[in-house]
Parts: sequence; C-alpha cells; structure tokens
Amino acid sequence: MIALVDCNNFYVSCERVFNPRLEGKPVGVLSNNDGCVVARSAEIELLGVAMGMPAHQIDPHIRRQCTLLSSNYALYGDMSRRVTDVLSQHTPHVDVYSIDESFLSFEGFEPESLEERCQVMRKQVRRDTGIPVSVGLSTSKTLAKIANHRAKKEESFAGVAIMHPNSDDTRVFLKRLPVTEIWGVAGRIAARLQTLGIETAWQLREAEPKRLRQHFSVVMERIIYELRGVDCIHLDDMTQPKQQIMVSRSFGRLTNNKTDLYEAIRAHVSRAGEKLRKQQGLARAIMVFVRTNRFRSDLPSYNKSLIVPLQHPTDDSRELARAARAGMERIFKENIWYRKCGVMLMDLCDHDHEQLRLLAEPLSDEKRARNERLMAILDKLNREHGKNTVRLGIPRKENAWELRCEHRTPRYTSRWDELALAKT
DNA sequence: TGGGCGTCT
DNA sequence: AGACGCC
Repeated sequence: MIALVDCNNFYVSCERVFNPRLEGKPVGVLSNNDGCVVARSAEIELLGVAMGMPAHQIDPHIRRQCTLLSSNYALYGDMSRRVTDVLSQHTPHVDVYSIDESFLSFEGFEPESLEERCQVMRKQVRRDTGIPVSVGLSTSKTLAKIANHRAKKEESFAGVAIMHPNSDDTRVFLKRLPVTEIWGVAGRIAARLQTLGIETAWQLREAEPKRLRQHFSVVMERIIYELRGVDCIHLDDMTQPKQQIMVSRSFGRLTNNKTDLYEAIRAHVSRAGEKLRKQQGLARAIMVFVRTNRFRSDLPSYNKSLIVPLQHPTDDSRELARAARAGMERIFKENIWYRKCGVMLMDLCDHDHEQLRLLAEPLSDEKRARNERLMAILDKLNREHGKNTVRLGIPRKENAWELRCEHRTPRYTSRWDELALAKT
C-alpha cells in the first residue's frame, strides 16, 4: 500500500503554530512579491478567495476581513523537515514529493492495521510539529491522492481515508468524480477528454489505454492504469540531480536601471551556484534573460534571453557571474521598464565526470583546489550563519529588484534574533 | 497578476 | 521551443 501524506493548508498551518490567534480566522499566504494567494485557511476559502488569485483582485470588502501574510519560506522549509522527520519514523520508504506532501510506501506491512497505523502517525505529526495532516491510502499514487482528498473533505474519515481499487465504494466515488480532480489532468486535457465523451474518473479508468495514448501521451496511459490501482508513476527521479537550474524573480517595482539588473543577476547567479554545488554539478553554459511586464500593454514589451557558453565547466559563482554579466550587457536595452530577470545554468555535468577540453587552457590543480575551498567556505558560512552572510558584492539600498513582502512573519525557527517569545 | 521544475510533442 | 502539468 501507498500513503500520500499531505499537510492541511500547509503555509497557513505553519503560521498558526506560532500565532494561535489566527486559528478559526480567514487567513491567506501570498506568493513572492505578495502576488497571488498560494495557501488558504478553510475560512478564507468560504469567503470566496480562490487559489492562485492575484491579491489585488480580492474584493476590498472581503480583504478587510482577512489576514494576508507574505510567504516565509525559511519557516515553511524548516517545518516541512520536521514533518518528514516524523513520517520517517513510521516507514523507511518516504518520498518527499513537495514542501507539504510525501508518498510513503507500506510494502510488507499488514494491510489490516494500516489505517490505524496512519492514525497514530497523523496524531504524532500533530503533537510533535503542530501541523495537521491528512492521509490517503491505496495501491497507486493517483488513487492515494484521491483518497487524500476524501480524507480532507469528508469528516467521517477523521483524516485517514483508504480506497481499495476494486471496491463498490471506489466505483461509486469515481463515477461522481470529474476528471479535473485527477492528478495530472487539468483544464486543457479535460476539455479534450470531453470531446471523447470522458468526463468522470470512472469513464477514464474504463477507457482503452492504448487508444488514449494515441490521443494524448504515455502519461495519460499511465493515469488510466493508476486509476485501476496499478502503481506505475515512479518518483525515484526526485533525488536525481537537476538537468537545469533556474533562478529568477520579478522585481518589487519596475526598473529601467542597468545597475538594478546587474545586481539582481548577480544575486540570482549566487543562488544558482549554491544549488549547483549542492548537487555536485558543473555548468557548461549559462542563460540570462530579461522581460517586461506582460500585463502592461501601455509600455513597450521586450523579452530577451542569451546563452553564454563557459570556457570550461564550472561551479564557481564568480565565473558564472562574469559570464552572466557579459550576457546581460549584450541584452540590456535602455528606456525599457523591466519587470523580471533571471539565469539558468545549463548543460550540467557531474563534478567527477568533468571532460577536459582539448583546446581550453586547463586550470592548474592548485588554482582549482583554491577556488573549490573558497566556494565551500562561502556555502558553509551561508548555511550556518544564514543566507547572504557572505555574498558577491553588496546591493545598493532601496534597489528596485528586492522583493516586496510587507507582511512577513518572523523566521521563528531558523534565526536566533527572531525566535518566538514565551511570555512569563 | 510567483517561481521552479518536469515530460512530451 | 512550446504546451501542459504540478505544487
């Protein structure tokens, strides 16, 4: 059996752990730059605030009743780790799928006692971390996801729902379930399925896999088998090193200032370099891009990217920054109001399998070792003393590109100076 | 009116 | 490169 453990309204729940006054209130958490609503409490959902809704589109009358918080990823990331730590005590097979979801394998466990085990696990997560979670159990990940939705929606499950792939109950449920509720099926695909007369999960499950593969892809074929209870989506690639590393941000406000762009790119490159070194990779090229705000039809639009090849594969932030800067220099255009920029590290290879180039002048071993030590120390300082303890250059004050986050709560669990206080 | 991936075509 | 999907 497979369990999908999903935290309820995760970001909101994290905030509530440290501010219990938010309990029972309509609370939402916003994406970067206070852009869209990415987490909602049950109460704010009832007020009609939709997932993904731009904050500025919320009716002012509704907005006044809500608490809208900026996202606090330092806090959510740490809480997420605590939750997965507890889950790991219950089975050796935990696949962390996202910040608030894990797939657990209970292969070899006694099926009869699984629901009860999961209840115990769920209560322990709540007790040890303060985060409420729901558990869906079935024989495939897609059905476990559906079971999880039921566990969340139907009170009677008490947070743990099991769906046997061939039970009457499952058939009845799938016959009422629109295809859009299935993992991997969203609007566009649902519309195409409708033209084939497929609107419910049951109809899809009963469809001919080979035929649907012709209309769609192998992904759709897998979904059909998954709905039948056959586990065929494998997540082992989650731990595989990334093939590209992308870092980009929208600016807090529009800017036409070249220095803003350079500073932003430098910060993004640093972050990308950290990620690259963490997976022990090297990049052979770096892509730089800039773009204007596509929602501002009153301003000229300009989207441009450029790939800069690197002389030799590298993970040195300074080299990456030099290349990115050169790229930026070539695509920057004056008198344009920029909204966003970013970098992508491409053509990655493993640190240990670096291919030596014939023509490029190789770095001396001594120089290479020195650069490596420098980057390792940089990463260590930032890991242990907080982000940006040491960085490439220092951004000017009041720059346009730093994020808007007007309602961020303290980083209660990861900063000494922001610890939660217990009143005496 | 987000950011960062992935797969398939 | 673009479409589509996920969270």
